[in-house]
Amino acid sequence: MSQIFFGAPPRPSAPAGANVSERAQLPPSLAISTVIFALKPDPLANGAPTLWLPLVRRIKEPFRGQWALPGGPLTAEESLEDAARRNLLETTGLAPAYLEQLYAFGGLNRSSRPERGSQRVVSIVYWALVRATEAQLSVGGAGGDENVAWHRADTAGAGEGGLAFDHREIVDYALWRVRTKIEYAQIAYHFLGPTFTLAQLREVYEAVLGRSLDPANFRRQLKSAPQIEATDEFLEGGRHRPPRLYRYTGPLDATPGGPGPGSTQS
Amino acid sequence: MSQIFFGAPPRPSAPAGANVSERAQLPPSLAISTVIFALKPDPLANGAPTLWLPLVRRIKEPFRGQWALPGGPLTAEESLEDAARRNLLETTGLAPAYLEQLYAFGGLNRSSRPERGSQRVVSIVYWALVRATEAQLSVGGAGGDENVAWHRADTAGAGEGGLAFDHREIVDYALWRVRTKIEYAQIAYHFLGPTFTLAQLREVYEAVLGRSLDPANFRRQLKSAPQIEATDEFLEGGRHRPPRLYRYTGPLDATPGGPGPGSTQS
DNA sequence: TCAAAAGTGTTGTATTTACACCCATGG
DNA sequence: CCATGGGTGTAAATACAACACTTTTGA
Repeated sequence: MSQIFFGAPPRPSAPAGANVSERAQLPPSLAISTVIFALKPDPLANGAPTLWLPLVRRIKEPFRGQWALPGGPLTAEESLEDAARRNLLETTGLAPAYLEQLYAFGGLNRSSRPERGSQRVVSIVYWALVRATEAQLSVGGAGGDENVAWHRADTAGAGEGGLAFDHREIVDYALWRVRTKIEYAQIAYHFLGPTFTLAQLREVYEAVLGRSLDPANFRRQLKSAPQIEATDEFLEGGRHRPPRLYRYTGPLDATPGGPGPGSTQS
Repeated sequence: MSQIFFGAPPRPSAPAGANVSERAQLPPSLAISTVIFALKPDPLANGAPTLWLPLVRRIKEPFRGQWALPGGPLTAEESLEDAARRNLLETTGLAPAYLEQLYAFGGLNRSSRPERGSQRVVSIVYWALVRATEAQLSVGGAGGDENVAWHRADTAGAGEGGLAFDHREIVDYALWRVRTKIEYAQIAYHFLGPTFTLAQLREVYEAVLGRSLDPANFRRQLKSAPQIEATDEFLEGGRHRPPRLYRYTGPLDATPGGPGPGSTQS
């Protein structure tokens, strides 16, 4: 993959030494949140796929009525990643194939409308990738919850006073992370099924990176990667010449159980 | 900088669903720790510079007598980064120019000798870079504390039953992070003073990367970077032709106040 | 037979790497 | 004047980007 400069990463404004309210002296509590990305066709953008994520509507103050990342407290008997998985399943019904820690957010003014007596919260945020097919089943489909819905990752909460807390900054940072990581790690396959055409794979890269790629050069780069294996099958039913289906055989760069970007081979 | 494959990053064994003791149901508490790197000449290795870090000896169980990363609890009125800075100053006397979040460690068995009734701890770990000159003054010098000492980053705790808790894994991950990050971000200058010779800068890269670099090509790469500015001064006192001193003028990739790898331009 | 996407070939340019070579200084 | 590190030149190898071109299918 080529080196692409995406500009400076979004930097939370990080009000480090900001005004300190007379908040309770309770120790900060811990919560887990997750940014879950899926690639879905955008009806407002010609049907081209873009990044979407599920959000939950807050039913309590602060930020009542606004959209927030799925999350919840960390219980005593589960690891951070387990907590992320459990909470994800409870709030959205999703079980992502890829899940990795993003960052720990612990600024003093994360709630920007600090209530008196409210406890300060440190959020350890994970990010996840799911396939569009899984995404359809769990949220917003039949039996879907009104308070859980998919939003476009880049514009979520735009016309509604923004997302709750500092969640807009968190999503921006997660977006920056997928975009840079897809360039050097094997994460694109988590958006796709076990077999796929090269055009589908290219669509994933184009959607995440936000620019078009040369089909010819893209094909060559993948053919030089030994982890891409051609199958004997072709995708029928298209309007034109049926493209060959491929399979990814390398390490699925799967779910880093700990720190580190999974495998890093190109 | 060239692309170098450092092998798979060190993966904490991440005992996710490991045996669960009848520990207290208290919510997990939060602590901050820091991995502080400095480049110091290693007497055992020909005087070649290597990465060192300060550790503190534990005076309480568990792991009494063993070496651990400097750290402490997070208080209610400070951000995560402020807590790291404060704790660093208190335990080692260091005020690093570069400080960035590394990872949040929250496995269930981090203390591998779980005491009954001991509370589970989630550690948010930062990593920092300091100059060798600062490093000398604060720890192990005159008036130095016996229970704070510098160790080689790669072998610390080797003959002494290892480091406390999961700190060996944490240090390995931090090492992996410096090594990969020095390839694309402007962090090498934090090991050096305001002016330096190209040979000194090359020594930094060689020490961190663990391999030798071609002086000619190294020079060219830096000259093509507009952020390296030649001064009128030369380093006198050497045994041979005095080398020119240079200055780094670009953004010091300084202390990311929030997530993101600081600036990413090459 | 035509449109459109699949798939191949070719070429110019930038980057990386290896290494030969000259320059300047202290001893 | 010579050993040593500072500093320059050059050419091969590799990787990247642009784009012309052929192939294969459905309609």
